[in-house]
Amino acid sequence: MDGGLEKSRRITLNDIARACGVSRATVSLVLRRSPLVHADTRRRVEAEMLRQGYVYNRAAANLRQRVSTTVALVINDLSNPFFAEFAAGVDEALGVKGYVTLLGSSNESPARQRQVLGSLIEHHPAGIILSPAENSDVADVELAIGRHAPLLVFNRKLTGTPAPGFEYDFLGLDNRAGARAATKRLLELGHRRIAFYGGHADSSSCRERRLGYQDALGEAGIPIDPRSMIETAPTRLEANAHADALFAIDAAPTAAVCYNDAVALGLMLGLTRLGRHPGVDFAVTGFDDIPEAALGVPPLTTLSADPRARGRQAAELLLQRAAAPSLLRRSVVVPVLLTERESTPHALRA
Amino acid sequence: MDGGLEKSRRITLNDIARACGVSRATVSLVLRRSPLVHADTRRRVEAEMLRQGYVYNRAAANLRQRVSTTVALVINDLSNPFFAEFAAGVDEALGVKGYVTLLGSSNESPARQRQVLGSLIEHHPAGIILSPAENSDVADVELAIGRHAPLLVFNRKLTGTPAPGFEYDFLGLDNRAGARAATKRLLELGHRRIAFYGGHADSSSCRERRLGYQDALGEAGIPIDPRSMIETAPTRLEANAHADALFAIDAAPTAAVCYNDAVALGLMLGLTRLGRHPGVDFAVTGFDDIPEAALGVPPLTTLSADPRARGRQAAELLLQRAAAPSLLRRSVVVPVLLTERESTPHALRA
DNA sequence: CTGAAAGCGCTTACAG
DNA sequence: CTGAAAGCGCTTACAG
Repeated sequence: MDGGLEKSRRITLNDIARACGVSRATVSLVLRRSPLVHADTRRRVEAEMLRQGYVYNRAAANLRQRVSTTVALVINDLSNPFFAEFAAGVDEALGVKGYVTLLGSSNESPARQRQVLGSLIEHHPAGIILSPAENSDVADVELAIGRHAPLLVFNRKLTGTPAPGFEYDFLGLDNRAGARAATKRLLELGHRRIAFYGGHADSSSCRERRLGYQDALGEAGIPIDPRSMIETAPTRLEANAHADALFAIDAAPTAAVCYNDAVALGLMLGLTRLGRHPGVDFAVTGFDDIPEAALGVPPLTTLSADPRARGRQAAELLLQRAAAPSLLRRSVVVPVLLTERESTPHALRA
Repeated sequence: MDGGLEKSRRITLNDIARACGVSRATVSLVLRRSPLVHADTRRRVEAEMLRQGYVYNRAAANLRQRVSTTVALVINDLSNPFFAEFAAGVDEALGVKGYVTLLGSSNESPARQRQVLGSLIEHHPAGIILSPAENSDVADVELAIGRHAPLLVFNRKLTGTPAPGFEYDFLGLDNRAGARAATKRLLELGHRRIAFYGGHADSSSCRERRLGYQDALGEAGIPIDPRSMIETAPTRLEANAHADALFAIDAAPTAAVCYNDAVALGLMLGLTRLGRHPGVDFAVTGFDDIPEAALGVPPLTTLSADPRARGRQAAELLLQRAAAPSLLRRSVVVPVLLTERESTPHALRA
């Protein structure tokens, strides 16, 4: 008794063909819904497949056809809801098109990312969607995946210069415009001392968001104090821990544009700990609009990127590329929308 | 110019063999690190593989060897951090053992789950890890996957009775003991009117948690008022919306054991909206210990299940099963730990 | 409308 | 230590 697992013998096309007294080719045609097969034969074959519990072996078919029905998806941080939603969107859109997602998670480690890519590429996916670990070098990625499958990079640029001929598509958020919009709104609300809080300054998204922040301040004629840009790891925990850095500045800020929602939520806790009242005497904005943003205390003003939709978009871009490898590579930058909630009060009289 | 994608011709073992003047078999032995191959030959072959950018085709190898190096992972709700962490843990442990994760997400839809399972099974995974959508029927699952791959079900039982011979392993949390521990603790803190809040009463995990809650009340000699068990969808939003149901009861409760953290966080918001102060004049407990639990306002007393560790555990259980299909099926129930935080104050004098 | 044969990229006995 | 041959489960011309 093997507990219901028929490890020993798998049912193949041959078994069905033999049982029906037809050739393998005929069974194959039935599977592929070819109109060439006589209706009676088709019915007999289909009944037999059901009876024997036949399961199509797509790997074998793909090998013969020299095609692939898988796409590799490598995610830097599944525990961040932004990326988890993105992954769900990718999987959803791929499923609709008959593709299966090969998942890999790098946990923000470039070494693990290399390893994961190397392992996934051996399954010869039709393409790769990579949400890169921080500081992923383009040469590293090329070494891991070669040039066999089209690559779509999400969210963060790869560092370094690609070797000639190594190309990839990019899907990202309009970080600069988003941060600029948030900062402008704070200015409209009367804030004049506004900090940029959190994120690693050397990550491409943080750099871009800082630029947007500076754009808005510049346009308002407010000089930029480099000390008002505070670096933290982009996590709730770190953002919480470093909140006091905001008040080490001579004239303390009344508002902070945060690198992302995780940082903003962490900062709000830190502010509360320090006796401040975010949403009352201090304004905070985030980035991403993760589900918790709307439900925080106070609800967080943030920039919506709809990660699930971005996932679907990434899947579609990649499949388009796989179908037309010679077309020019694209860099798609998605606008983000300012969603105002209670975390951004008017500036108070000092 | 094809943009660096060599869609046309893939490098195979044959190309390497020809270039080195050896047979395919020899190259294959080099790949598999056989000591039979002369060191010089090995070096020549390895150099040639690097030069031509050879990528091993694991699907072809698996086909020939009649083995599988993939595992299917089907998740009901990736946007819930509990399941996202679980998925990350599964992927991590599988990666270590050289397996690749085939991802599928059902978004809590049994229909989509059927479809996803049907598609994944065609890739002949070595096994399937299923975190089922609510109300997944065991017969449905069997229909989709047959009996070809071992199945590990996580977190929720399947509904219905399995057909004779259809068996699966189960990994779940000790829901009953967990809810009992939380309720007991509230009793120790002096609470006497305690509600059970949230969740769908017909889900196995909710049923079990309600039983644990009733166990504790029963042991304390407190009669159970069925109206003190309030049903909501297990989401933050719904939990928030129905908070007032707690105060429709004659003698309003001073504490609520919540179905899970999402519900508890939602309820705390709802309480605040109603002018209550969770953590001060009302006690709330959760279940899961998602990252937000510790960072909520107030931080949430909850039951820790360490979903990432559960993911690793699920992967290991499944691979054990795949190696020993005939062993008796197992049902592993993991204890959960009460983690006390500020959301559970002593009962106040009414 | 159906069948015999070749082949996808690999591995595995079996010779030598 | 290396090669020729067969075969994993499928599909695809090509006959008939």
